[in-house]
Amino acid sequence: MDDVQWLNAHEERAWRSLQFMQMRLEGELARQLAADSGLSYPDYFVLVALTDRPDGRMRLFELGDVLGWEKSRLSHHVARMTERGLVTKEKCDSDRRGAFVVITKRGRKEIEAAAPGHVTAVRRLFVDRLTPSQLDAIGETAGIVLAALDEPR
Amino acid sequence: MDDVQWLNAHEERAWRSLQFMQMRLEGELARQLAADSGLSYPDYFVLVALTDRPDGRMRLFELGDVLGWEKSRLSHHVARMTERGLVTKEKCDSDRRGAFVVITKRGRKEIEAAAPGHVTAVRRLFVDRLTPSQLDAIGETAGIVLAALDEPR
DNA sequence: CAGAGGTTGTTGATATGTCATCTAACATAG
DNA sequence: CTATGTTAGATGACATATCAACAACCTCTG
Repeated sequence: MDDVQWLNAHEERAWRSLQFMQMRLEGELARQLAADSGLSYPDYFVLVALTDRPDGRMRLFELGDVLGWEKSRLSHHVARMTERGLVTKEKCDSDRRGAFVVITKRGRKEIEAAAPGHVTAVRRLFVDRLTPSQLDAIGETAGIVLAALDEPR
Repeated sequence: MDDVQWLNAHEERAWRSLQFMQMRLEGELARQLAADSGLSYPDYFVLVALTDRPDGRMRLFELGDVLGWEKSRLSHHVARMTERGLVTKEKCDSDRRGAFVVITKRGRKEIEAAAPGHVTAVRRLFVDRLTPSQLDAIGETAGIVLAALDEPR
């Protein structure tokens, strides 16, 4: 570990500007979401992940993998969201240790209410600043990295 | 706000995969950093921002802008980092409300110690998965978005 | 200069995230 | 079947982030 392959100028610019962009964007979007809806940014992500599924349900560990969250974070967060009525937990028949998180009617209502403001902000800060081909390049690139993250270590 | 311009398929893919990539990457990198060094991911960012400056100092509000952090978050975080000896605060002569954050010797030492492992992880998870032109595209794109974020609202 | 309004940074209460540890259940080797 | 190791998830103590309120100072206008 002593002869590290440092980043060259291109690599460093790409990585650092991406990180700073992300920090700034997350800050803005989290503030917007909190101001205009009852959802936090993490709440929003959980609900988005659940609505990705046709039945709006997912095993806890899978949700954790998708979001890249520690299991205890997820457990606490889902507990809070359950108290607020945004999701419920259901037992899993095939694995009695396991549980599903399921989005509720109320959860759907809240994310639908939050979505317009959020999407508008995403447009203003990100999407509308870029060309279609830049957006495609981002999508493809992120897809590659995500696939790599899914590989076993 | 009732006729929202929703994202089309390309835009949505780009935005969502970028967000999920970021969440996953941040999770992995934060865990790596915590395991291999005494720094958290936020600590690392603060120190990187400071080492960007030739004199290793920055006004608090400016650091907050660069990172996209609330001022109170920054204030608390800098206070903790000060206690650990990673940075110090110095009064500002030209504006007596103000203060500078300055990286200490110890801070430089810690970030230099943490950097190799971090960079190696960044390579493994991100940089090495992409071609030079993909990286350049990312860098340019992020630069555009960052510039837009700097515009007055 | 007075005063109104904005900016810089801090504080303390509360919300959220992390870490270590735990229980229950599964998987499999013998 | 049973002992060993692994996985799913919950829990409580602690670390970190957010929110609202505040004090001190600047800036500008009259």
